[in-house]
Amino acid sequence: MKYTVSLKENHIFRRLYRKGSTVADGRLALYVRKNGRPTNRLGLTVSTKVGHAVVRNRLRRRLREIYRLHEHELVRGVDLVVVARVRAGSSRYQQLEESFLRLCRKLELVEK
RNA sequence: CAAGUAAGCUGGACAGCCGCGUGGGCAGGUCGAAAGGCCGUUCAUGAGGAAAGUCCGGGCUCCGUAGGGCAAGGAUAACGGGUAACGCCCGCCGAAGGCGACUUCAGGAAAAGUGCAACAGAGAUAUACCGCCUUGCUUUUGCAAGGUAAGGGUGGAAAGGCGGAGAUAAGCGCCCGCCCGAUGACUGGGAACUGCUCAUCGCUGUAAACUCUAUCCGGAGCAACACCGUGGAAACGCAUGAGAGCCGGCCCGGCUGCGUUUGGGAGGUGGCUGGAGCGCAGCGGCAACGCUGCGCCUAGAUAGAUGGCUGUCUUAAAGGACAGAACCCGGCUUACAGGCUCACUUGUACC
RNA sequence: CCGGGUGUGGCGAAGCUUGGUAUCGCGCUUGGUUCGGGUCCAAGAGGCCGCAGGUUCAAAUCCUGUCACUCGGA
Repeated sequence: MKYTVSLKENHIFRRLYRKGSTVADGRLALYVRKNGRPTNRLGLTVSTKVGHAVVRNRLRRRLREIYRLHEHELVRGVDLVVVARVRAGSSRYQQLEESFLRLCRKLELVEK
């Protein structure tokens, strides 16, 4: 992921939940805010409610892969947090990809 | 062939493209005074049988402690062995279950003491309600005193059980035969224990109630612990418009009181994986396991690396059951689609 | 990683220490009171005490395992 670093600090997550713009469907929720940097910052949230460790790890990897494959289509200079909901744990890869892209278009994150 | 019992193994394989963690190499690029960092490229390697629950036992680290003992609190509980150790494992004994292979068992002490046993029942660890018998009074009837545990009824449990004779006022292991149980002696066994033996005795249950006996245990945990450590804080020293530090090639200019020590929030580095390790062979042992020889090195992350797409094969099914290392080992418990191997038991048929 | 607590009718709680009969409040049903409703009065239904084993004559209670929820500390 060339233009992206991962988002780790908890206070940035909390700032995003409070001030960022939100869009969601049954599987995922996205929080976005401009960060004034040349690169993006990506945070993933998968809570224990979604499933066991195996389920959560697989979901995190899939979300990271979806972001990696579509990174070049997205705008730069934003903080982006993807929250997985309970139904995402039993969803297939293609369903997750479809949800992610639809939510990104709603937030006008897709450049081309 | 059918039904079953027990032990063990396995938990998809191969290939291509894109991508990730760790370690190594590189005549490469970039930053830097250097050490080195970052990028690139290439090679190797990269989750489990339970990694899970965190129920036991150890290593390791710190705290406490002269060494040790006692008390409190907790754990375990037939016997012998294995092990670094264990509450684990193996063997064996006993009890319960099963036609059997086999399975299950917190399986010490109730004759050291205390407690509890609802309801029912006369009576719950001692007792006389009905009944039986004797004596006295009264003389259709019955009343009082005493003896009796054979019969009745209650209960989970009622003073060993069944049968019999004598004896007795009526009765009773009071006596006899058989059986059951406890203790001691003897036999066999290394021991728990055992029995065609002998003697004595006949004792409710509960210790997953208190308790007693024997053995074991100091406490906390890798977010342990060690090191580096900006800001802020404290102490000491220096300085008070001169000097010092930072930005800058230098002047001008701008900013800041400065240095040392203590302390250890955020962050970083170590701890961090070669170990009671794995495989094969031989020997000892019924076994758990041990000894010897040879060979091998096999994750080490820190918001946490294994994912996406495609093809082929095995298959009933591979878009898969349960499930993700987090300091490391030995066990236990719990979850689990299926597949395979070996041994044994019972039944049926045939030779 | 370490250590606690809770689970009982539809809801909220007691009972567990010291084993034997599961109780209380709200709610629900029926009847009465009222012109009708509420209030009030009377009667009633509804529980394998989270699950599975064990100890015991007998378990919500004691013991073991397990599941879910929840709290605290480093």
